[in-house]
Amino acid sequence: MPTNRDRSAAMRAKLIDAGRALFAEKGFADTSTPDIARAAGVTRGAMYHHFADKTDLMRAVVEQEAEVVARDIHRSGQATDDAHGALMAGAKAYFTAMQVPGRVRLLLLEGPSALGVAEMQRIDRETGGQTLVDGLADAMPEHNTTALPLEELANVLSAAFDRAAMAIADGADAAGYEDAIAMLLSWLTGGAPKR
Amino acid sequence: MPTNRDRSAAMRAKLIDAGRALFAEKGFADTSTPDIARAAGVTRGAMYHHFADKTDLMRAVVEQEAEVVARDIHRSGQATDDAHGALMAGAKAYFTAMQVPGRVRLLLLEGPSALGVAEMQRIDRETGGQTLVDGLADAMPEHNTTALPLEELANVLSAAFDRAAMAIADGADAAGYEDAIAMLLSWLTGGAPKR
DNA sequence: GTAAATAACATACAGATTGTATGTTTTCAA
DNA sequence: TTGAAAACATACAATCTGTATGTTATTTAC
Repeated sequence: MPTNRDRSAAMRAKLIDAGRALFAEKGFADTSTPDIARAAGVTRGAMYHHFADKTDLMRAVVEQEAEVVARDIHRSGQATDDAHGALMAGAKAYFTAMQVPGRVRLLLLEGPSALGVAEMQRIDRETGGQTLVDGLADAMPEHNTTALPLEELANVLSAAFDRAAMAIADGADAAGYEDAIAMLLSWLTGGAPKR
Repeated sequence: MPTNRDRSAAMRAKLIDAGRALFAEKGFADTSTPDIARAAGVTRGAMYHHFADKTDLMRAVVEQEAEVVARDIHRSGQATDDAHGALMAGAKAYFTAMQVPGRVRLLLLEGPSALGVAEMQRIDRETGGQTLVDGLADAMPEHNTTALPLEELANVLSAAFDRAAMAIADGADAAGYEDAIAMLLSWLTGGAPKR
């Protein structure tokens, strides 16, 4: 006989999986809770027992996706030890992770709209959020880490990453975008002007 | 007695204004059509006569916002005649335009989610879409306009603009972000490596 | 080991929303 | 001026969401 813990975990997993699939395919707004329950093979009651509402399930889905991406990026940095290489490896890992079908939509479109940007920032902060700023700081000449607006550059740069991932997911040429990003990174870590 | 054209125009304007205010304040999903009709001082019937559905009204709102932003940017370039100056002026104009309350939310959050990215790209293309690529190309050393992945850089850069506008709208220090963007632009137009 | 308590899940319901179908009134066109 | 068409209003059917209330399974206390 399964323990309560097991039952809960299995049920949550089924619901999160079904939610992930539907939210990714049809979007958050166009997915109904009956849809989700049906896809998960359970009743709506079960869903509302484990999640406060549809948005709460969406949060669980997005958190799971964000965690996977963060883990992949983190792992990519383990092998490399020079800072610039780690940064480039992280970039590549990000693009690879974001190619998983539906992930761009979930993390970059539906997530911000359904959960709000503040919540997305919280999730980002609690998963891989600081990775890019840190990587950037590590890979930069000493004098620039204080002279440049690091925080702002990292934020703006992460938007560039996201847009590149979106374009690639939309069928754009991946190499062109990876080039563009690599150029930005190279400039920031090497060619950026002293100030 | 008002002509039919006038009646329609006035009604559409009232509905678009009411929609703009509510979508900006509460978001697309949390705004109901009774809300909109009430705010506009008309009935839902009037709204459904002029717009196919709630999304169609949203499209009208977003198009209006996009047109105003594009117009402001276009105007900013008129005074300046050197390419780099025009690019910088355009950047400044974009940030100024995006400070209008609710505009960031409408154009960068609710729009993409409610209308889809494809539709947003269409709107962008039909308003100011090409401005940044053109400005970039004009302000660049000849040899780079062919050697660099211009299209990709412009797209990724426009994402950086958007993120900066979001951060500023969220209360972040505007100067820091404008600096960061200016640095990216300067590098692209001047310091970018030959290839 | 059993009974009370609690967690897991199912069913039933109330309120609200969306888009449409069907009226009514005002302008337009012949 | 009268029929047609556009502008607007009202009424309706089909969801959908969240909650309240049941029922069944598992813990916990004794």
